[in-house]
Amino acid sequence: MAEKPRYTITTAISYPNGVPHIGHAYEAIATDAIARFMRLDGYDVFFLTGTDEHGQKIQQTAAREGITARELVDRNTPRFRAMVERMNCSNDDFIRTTEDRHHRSSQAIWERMEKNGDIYLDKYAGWYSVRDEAYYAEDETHLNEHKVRLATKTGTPVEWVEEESYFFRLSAYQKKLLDLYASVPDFVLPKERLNEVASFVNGGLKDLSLSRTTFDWGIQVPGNPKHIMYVWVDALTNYITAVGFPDTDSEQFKRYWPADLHVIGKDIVRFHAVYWPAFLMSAGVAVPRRIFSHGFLFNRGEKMSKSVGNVIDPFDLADAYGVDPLRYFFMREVPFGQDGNYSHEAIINRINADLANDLGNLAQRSLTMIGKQLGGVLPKPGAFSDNDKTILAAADAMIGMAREHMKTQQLHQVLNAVWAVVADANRYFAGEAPWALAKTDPARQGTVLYVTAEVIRQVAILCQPFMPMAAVRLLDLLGITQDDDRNFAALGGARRLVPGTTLPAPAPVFPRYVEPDAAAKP
RNA sequence: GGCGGGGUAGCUCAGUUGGUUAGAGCAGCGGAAUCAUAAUCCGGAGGUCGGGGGUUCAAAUCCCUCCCCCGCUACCA
Repeated sequence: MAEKPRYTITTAISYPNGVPHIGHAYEAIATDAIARFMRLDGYDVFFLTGTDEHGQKIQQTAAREGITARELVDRNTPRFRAMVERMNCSNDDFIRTTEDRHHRSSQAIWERMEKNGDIYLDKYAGWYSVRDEAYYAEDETHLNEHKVRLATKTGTPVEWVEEESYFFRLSAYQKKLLDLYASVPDFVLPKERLNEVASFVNGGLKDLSLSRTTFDWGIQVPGNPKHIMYVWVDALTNYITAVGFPDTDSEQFKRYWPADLHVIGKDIVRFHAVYWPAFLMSAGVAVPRRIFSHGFLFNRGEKMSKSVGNVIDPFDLADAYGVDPLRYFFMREVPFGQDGNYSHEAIINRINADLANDLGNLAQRSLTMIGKQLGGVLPKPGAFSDNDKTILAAADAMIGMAREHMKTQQLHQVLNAVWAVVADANRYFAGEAPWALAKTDPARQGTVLYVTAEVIRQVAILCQPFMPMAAVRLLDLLGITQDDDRNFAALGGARRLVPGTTLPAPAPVFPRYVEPDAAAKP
């Protein structure tokens, strides 16, 4: 048997100077759905997530709370880890940038870049915004009414900083980056994002300040411990740390690098699509194959913010709706790559319409009929009618469409394609009216029920990446219990339900959402 | 300011080599059915396709112009 192809996928690492919010959960869920999809489709997947624990903001937050930076991240990071688990993510590793392996790795990539002649020591003076982690030119700032100098673009306070700093020769990578974008047209998706990046690079690149001396919560520059690495060197390097860097000869590194996909938020595209490949090129390490930038989620059209008071805790959402329905909602409702909206109404609408009514009820009504009228034994179908063949063909075609959409991470389209078949199946079921056939043509009834169950089987298999728990329960109800029968190789008509199988007693898999009471709704 | 994307049914959106009565899902309305999680199925309804002008036998689709929203980016006093 040929070795499985590998697939390496990552989320951005979260900055744990606070608690996880819905955006973190969304990214983790989407990435997990892709990871699970690829696993089911026969790939050896390495799925990485984690936390980015260094930097001045962490240090300042800790100081404000009267604890050390170390204490702060040790307190907050477990919450992020728990969130990933609560969302039922199947990550293979959870990296923390404070780990020894990462310090070694970051220092190693630094040394490689330095060896390549891309790092030099110079002096930096300018207005620095801690919150933005960025320097601004004088004319990019202004004084507000309180005589406080702010960055004009972001409105964040800036301070005059004059320090010795290492610089990275980013300017030397303009052409190489443009060549990369030209030769790998899907390097950044959605496409618009790549265009933005390319136009930015096209406009010229300045060398990048790569170290700081004004605080110490970070990774020391090799040979000059006064300097702490620029947080983005540290943060981005996590992706290779986790696959064994700097041990580039290790089996793990050779197998899992370069990454196939970095899933990130649209706010950090530049770091991933410009700085990261430049660092890697400098260090002589292969660049990732794709960056996918997802959008932001808005609560009733409003950006989440503490002052508006609409910050949503992902744990609360999971408690309120269940993890699987929540995952389904975000993956189905929001075109992946675009911004999305969510609200209590929208969530229950999806849960009830798509899950409870369309799929759940179809499964329940057909399986109940098999249970009650056929003694729980999957019937042996007769010759297939044209209607049977049509719906089976639609079910068989799902995996092809799903793969096609997955090539560009169009997760919502995968679900769209599946639910189109669910709708077809409901029409089929109503049209064939097996409850009436019970009296007039039991053999034909058996065929209709068999066909329906077969369609549900394929739907359930394809639902696994999105709703791992519920999909498996549905497969259990269909007597599909072997892992081998649950992966995508069992789709497309390659395998069918085995007539004569005794099924367990059916039970609703997707309950209708009913309002508990007028209590606080997310 | 520049570049790019977008403004289509109550909501979310599809729809450009220009061509018969502009589509889908959800919501809403009417009907059917009663196997099922009061679920399902069928049907009507619902739109000046951002405004204006132009090209054309014919424009949501092409051109001009204006308005509004979003993203990236540059900059001025």
